[in-house]
This record gives sequence, C-alpha cells and structure tokens, in this order.
Amino acid sequence: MKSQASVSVPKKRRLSPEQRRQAILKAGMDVFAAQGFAASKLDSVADQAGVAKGTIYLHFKDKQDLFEQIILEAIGPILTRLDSVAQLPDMPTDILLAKVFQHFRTHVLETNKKDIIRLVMTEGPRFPAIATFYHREVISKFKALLSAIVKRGIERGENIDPALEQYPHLIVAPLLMSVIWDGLFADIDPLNVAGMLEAHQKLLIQG
Amino acid sequence: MKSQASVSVPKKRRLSPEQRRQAILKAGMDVFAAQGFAASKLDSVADQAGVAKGTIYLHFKDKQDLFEQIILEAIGPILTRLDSVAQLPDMPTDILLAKVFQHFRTHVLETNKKDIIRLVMTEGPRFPAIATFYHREVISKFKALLSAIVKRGIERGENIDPALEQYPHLIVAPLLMSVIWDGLFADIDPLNVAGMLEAHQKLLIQG
Amino acid sequence: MKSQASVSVPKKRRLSPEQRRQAILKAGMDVFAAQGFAASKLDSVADQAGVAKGTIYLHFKDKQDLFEQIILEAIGPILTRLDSVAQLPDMPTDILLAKVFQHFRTHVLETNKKDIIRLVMTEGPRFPAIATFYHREVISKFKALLSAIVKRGIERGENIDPALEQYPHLIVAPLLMSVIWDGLFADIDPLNVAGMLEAHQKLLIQG
Amino acid sequence: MKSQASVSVPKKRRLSPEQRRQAILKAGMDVFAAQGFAASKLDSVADQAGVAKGTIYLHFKDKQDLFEQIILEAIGPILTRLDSVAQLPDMPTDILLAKVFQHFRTHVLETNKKDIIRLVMTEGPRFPAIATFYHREVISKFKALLSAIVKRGIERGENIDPALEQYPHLIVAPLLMSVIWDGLFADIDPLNVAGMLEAHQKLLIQG
DNA sequence: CATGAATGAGCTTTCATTCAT
DNA sequence: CATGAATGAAAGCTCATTCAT
Repeated sequence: MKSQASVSVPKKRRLSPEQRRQAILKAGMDVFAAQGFAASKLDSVADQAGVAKGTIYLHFKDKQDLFEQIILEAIGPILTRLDSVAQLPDMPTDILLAKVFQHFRTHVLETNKKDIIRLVMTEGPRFPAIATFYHREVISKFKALLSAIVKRGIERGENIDPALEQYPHLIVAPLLMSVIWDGLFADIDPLNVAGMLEAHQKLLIQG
Repeated sequence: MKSQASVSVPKKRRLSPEQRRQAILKAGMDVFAAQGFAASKLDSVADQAGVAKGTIYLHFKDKQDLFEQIILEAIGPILTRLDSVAQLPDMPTDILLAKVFQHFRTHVLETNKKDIIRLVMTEGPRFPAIATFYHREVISKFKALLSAIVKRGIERGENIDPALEQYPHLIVAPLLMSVIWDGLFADIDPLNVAGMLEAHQKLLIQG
Repeated sequence: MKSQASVSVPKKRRLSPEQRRQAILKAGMDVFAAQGFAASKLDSVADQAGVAKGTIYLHFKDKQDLFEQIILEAIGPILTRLDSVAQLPDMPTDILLAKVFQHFRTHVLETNKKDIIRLVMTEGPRFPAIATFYHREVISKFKALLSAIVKRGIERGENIDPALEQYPHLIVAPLLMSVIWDGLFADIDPLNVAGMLEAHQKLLIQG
Repeated sequence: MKSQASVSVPKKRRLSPEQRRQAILKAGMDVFAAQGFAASKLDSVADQAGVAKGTIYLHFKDKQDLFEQIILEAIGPILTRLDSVAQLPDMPTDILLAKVFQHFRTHVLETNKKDIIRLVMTEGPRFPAIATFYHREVISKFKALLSAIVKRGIERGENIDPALEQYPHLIVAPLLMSVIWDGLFADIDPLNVAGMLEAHQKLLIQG
C-alpha cells in the first residue's frame, strides 16, 4: 500500500518519539548500570542511544529524572513476572520455590533486570524516592508473595519453618547474593548459582 | 606584640603526619560511604579531616588511590576479627554460627565496617583491583572458614547439609541482605536482624 | 465519529500568514521588552504568539532579524503620532508643550510604546543599526519638531530661552526620566508624572 | 630585607587574592557594561581579568552574584562623590548646580561610572534587588541632596520654582539624558553636554 | 610537610536554528 | 506555510589536581 511512497529512504526521523524515548531509556540503563549514576556521562547515553545530547532533555527533565524514569519503567516487567509467579497453580512448596528460583535465574539474573536490582542497591541510599518506590512496588509485594507461599505450605502440612513467614528475606537472600557475587567475582571465582539455589531450596524445605 | 610570645609555641603541627593520614582515611571512609566514590568531593574529605585539600595529595597519589587505601586499611581489622572467630574453641556448630552471627551484628553491622562491605559491593564493579583484593583477603578466607566449620560439624556427626560446605555463600547471604536492607529500607521497613539470623541459624542446622 | 463532520472544517489556518506575522511581532515585543534581547527565548515568543517555534523562521531570518523588525514596525505609529502633533494648529507654546506631554503620557507612557523606547535605550548600544535607524526616523524628527515649536514661539514673541532651540533634549529629558523611573522604581517610589511634567512645562516657558 | 630573596621573579601569584578579586570586578564591569548581563560570558570576564574561569567562582557565588557585587562596590565611590557635593560651602544655587553638573561630567560621564548608571537602568528591571539597593543608597540620597539645595536657595530668596523641591528629578533628567545619548548616538549625533547643562542650569534658576 | 588559591578540562544544561513531516 | 522534534554549539559551573608560599 505504502510501498510506492517508501522508495525514498527516510534519512532522519527513523524513530518515533516514543521509540527514541525507549532508546534513551535503554542506553541510560546500560550506562548507569555500568558506571553508576554519578560517573555516567550524558554524552555516553546520547551516543549509545544514537541521539544528540540535547534530545535527552526533550524527554527528561534532567539527569536525575532520566535515572528515575529508567528505574520506574524497568519495574513494570518485574511486577508482571511476580504476578505470573503468584498465579502458579497450587503445588508443593519445594517445587514452587524451585520454580521461583528458576524464574529468577532465567528472567533476572540472565537479563539486564539484575542491573536494576544492582542500581537500586547501589544508588538507593542517595535516591530515597527510588528506594521507597522500589520497596512499595516490588519488595513489599515480593515479601507478601513469599510469605503467602510459606503459609500455604504450612497449612498444607509441609515441614516448613514457620519463621520463614516472618522472614521471607531468608528465601531471597541467596538471590541477592548471586546478583552481587556475579557483579564482583564472576571472573575470579564464579558461582554456580543453579547449584547453590538447589541447595538453598533443600535447606528451606526439609523432609 | 604577638611575635614575642609565639617564639616556641607550636601553632601548627598539632598532628603527626601519620595522624593526619589516619584522619584523612577516616574522613574519606565516611564521605565515600555516604556518597559513593564518584559523587564524593575531596573538599568534603579535607573539611571533615580538618586538613587542607592539598594535604591529601601529600599522602595519596590521587582520589582513586585514597579510595583504595581506605578499603585496604579497613580490611585489616576485619581479618583480625575473622581470626578470632577461627580460633574459637571447638563447640557445636549451631552455637558456633550463633557466635559468628553475633560477631557480625556487633562488630560489622553496628559499626562502620558495614560501610566497607557496602563500598566494595557498590564500587567493586568499577574497581576490579579492589574486588580482587577483597576476594583474596576477605572473601576466600571467610569462605574457607565457614566451609571448615561445616566440615567439622559434619565430621562431628551433626545434622548438617553437606552442600553447605560447597556453598558457604548460603550461610553469609542473610548477612549481606541485612547490610543492604539496612542501607535502603531502614526507615520504611526496618528489619529485625537478630530475629532473622536466629531463624537463619535454625534453618542451617536442623535437629 | 468526528471524521465525518470534519470534512470541510478548517482546523488549522485560523490565521492568515500576515496575522501570524503580527502575532509573532506582538509576542516578541512583549517578551523582548520584559527580558531584554539576550535573555529572551524564542520558545517564549512562539508560545505567547501561539505558533510553533519553527514558524518564526518562516517570517524572520533569525532572532536578531525578529528583534529589528519589531523595532522597525513599532516605529510607524510613533511617527504617525509625531505627525499629528506637528499638525496641531498654531497656539501658545506652553499649551502646545502641554499637549505634547499629554500625548506622551497617554500614548506612550501608558501603552507598550514605552517599551520600544526602553528597548532602544537598553539594546541600542549592541545594535547600532537600530540606534541609527531610530535616530534617523524618530529622534531627528522629534528634535526638529521641538526646535520648530520653540522657534515659532520665540518668533511669536514668547518668553522662551533660545537655547532650547539648540538643545531640545532638555524638553524631552524628563519624558525619558519618567520612562526609566517607571521601569525601575515604580513600586518603591512612584513618580507623579503629570505633576512633574506640569512643573517642567512651567520651567520651560516662564512668563 | 627581603631584597635578596626577591631575585627570583615570582611567576604566578603576582596578585594578592584581593587584587585578583578587584581585577575580576573590573573586568566584569567592562564586559557587563559592554554586553549587558545576559550576553556577557564569564569566559570573557576571566580572559580580561587574566584569571582562569574557575577563579571567578572562588570569589563569587555565580554570575549573578558577580554582577551584583560589581554594582555594589561601584556605588561606594558614587556616594563619596555625593558627600563631597553635599559638603560644599554655602553659595548661590546656580553656582552650586553648576558645580554639581561639573562634577557629574568629570567624575561620572567621563569615567566608567556612567556604565554603572547604564547597567542599573538596563538590568535593573530584571534585578529588583539592584534597583532597590541603588534607589536606597544613591537615588534617595541624591534626591534629598537636590531638594535641600533647592530649599536653601528658596529660603535664601533666590528665584527658584518651588516645584523643584518636589521634583528634583527635573534637575537630574538631562544628566540621565546625556548618559543615554552618549551610549546611543555619540557617533552619529554627538551632544555638547557642557552646553546643554549650561542651558539647563539657566532654565532652572532664572534671574 | 602543610596550605589553599588557582587552574582548566569536563560536565550538565540551554536554546537558536534546522528539517522531515 | 506550519509544525515541533532533533540538533549541537556554547554557556555556566564543578572539582580533581597543581604549585607558590
């Protein structure tokens, strides 16, 4: 239909504004994840996004706004992921946890979502708004989800330490550990995450 | 008028060079821990140390060198602490771990040593030398210590998952979690570390 | 739903090109008067004119051209005003001057024409073309007009200092003063322009 | 005493901090007077002052602060000048005014103090603090001085329009006019200020 | 050794101008 | 003609580093 008109190759304006915005968010994500907020240069972001530096300011108020938007927008998929876990059909807790860990490895640790976690950890202390937001949107929900899983398991008569309902942190801690370890020691002392999480899961639910 | 009186009064030089160096290290530690490496200003460090900015360069090559020295010097006490744990007399593993956790809470979490851990975590990816050094000096030793504790326990016939010898990370993960949590959510959702670690210890050694 | 109705409704193009040009000139006048040339943003002009920023460049070569056009176009009405004064029927000089001052108060000081004067004063040093143009089109004519008025009065036998023919500046000076004063001290020390000009007129023509 | 040591010519640090500050103020004065606040670049100021750009920020908070300090510091000498006029011995008003005008021509119009007046006029509307300050420190005092001169003259029985006591603006207006004229039309239509002021003085005090 | 004023490269941000639509 | 997203040169400001004292 449009094929005839498309003969002339469009030089600029290859991307829609929203695509450009996404390109900037993506580039910013990479740069911030690699350098941290303060050490990142908007020049790098612009270069990597393939836009001029000024273009960033058409979409974001300033550097900090860009950073916050990156975190905010990245959280959506994480929530979706959480939901998909929450809606898993009823099954033994150990299998459920194995699935959660599997999800984490596949969709967080092996994607750039781990960078979000790392960024929240490293920059959160300087961006309380982000820490608060992340806690409200992700952490509290994840905590609730894990507590619920534990509670159901206990009600089902499984041999689970009831303290885990109060401290779901213990379930997540090794996940965090794997993210941090990966960022620091991947080269010098790599961690077999799958193996560790399997062991972890057995510790959590014994019998 | 004043000239006569000040013949031999030592106005400046209230501190020895080494004291000055320590003051800078201490101040740098505080500033870097609070702001991160890139966002920290040597002005702040100098102010807080009570020295002139130029003085920093008499003791350290540049900003990065100061940062690395801070980490290096801070690691000594941690090692001492590890040693003291390693030399604890033989006792049941659960009690031993309880002591380790107790040590951690008292001498890390409630002191500025947690800032070292945080700094290594947040800046390590940008300072491979630090990550490597920290791994060699602290992590590997801590891993060995925990593995040894587990091994002894198993040999002693205690009911301990042998996988823990391979993955001592699982023992430490909640400690890391508490450091991170404290930095991010202390205000909005404080964590009862003592309670969590008690639960953790029971999970590790059941029976 | 809306598509059917909008067959022939002229959505855009509510204004003719010339109307658009005028809107830009008007908006530019306001913005430049309020901010000065350098501090004015074409964004503000476009916003206030209700056009897109790029549209300005369809009508004006660049920012400086817009500025100069504003001054140029604004001078027309001033000249008309001068003419209307020049064509006043013969009458005693004091009454004539009173009329000139009255004109000034009504048609300059209480309209945005005072902004033109202010702009010429403040930006003139950086835009010699404007200063020259303004002098040729306005100042020299005004000077001639005032000199002629004075000359006629003297010929008519009125008691007027002949030096005023050579220095008509003295007649205008308080008008300038009122424009400047109004821009600076209107709030903190307002000036009764009518009273001042009345006194001024009496000083000029005594008898 | 130090003569021996002074053999080696000091490369840098030729100026004391205060001298440097003054150099920046002076350079800023020139640049701001020539370009206006918004169009002035701190690079130009630094170049002209013979310092690095960063040095400006050791002495002034930001560009606006520099500007305000320039005005503030320049006002001191003006006040001194006013005082010296106020303390002139009693003499006929026409002679007194002639002296005031003479002062103005010599110490304002022919020095860079006229630039201060111009800057206050042109930038005052955007820097209310400056307008207010200038009014309080200079204008109000000058007004009071002129009113007092007029009053004394009247009391002395001289033939002076009493309205001048209320509108000393009329005495100053031609001075302002000369500053503005000089800035705009010096090249194309120079003004004989001395002649004009002489005529002005005669108009003010007749008989 | 210690000082802190000075430096200037480098960063964030702005905004006149362009151009694909 | 009109639009407004995109551009990128240029400006203000910062801060690690230097160096005369």
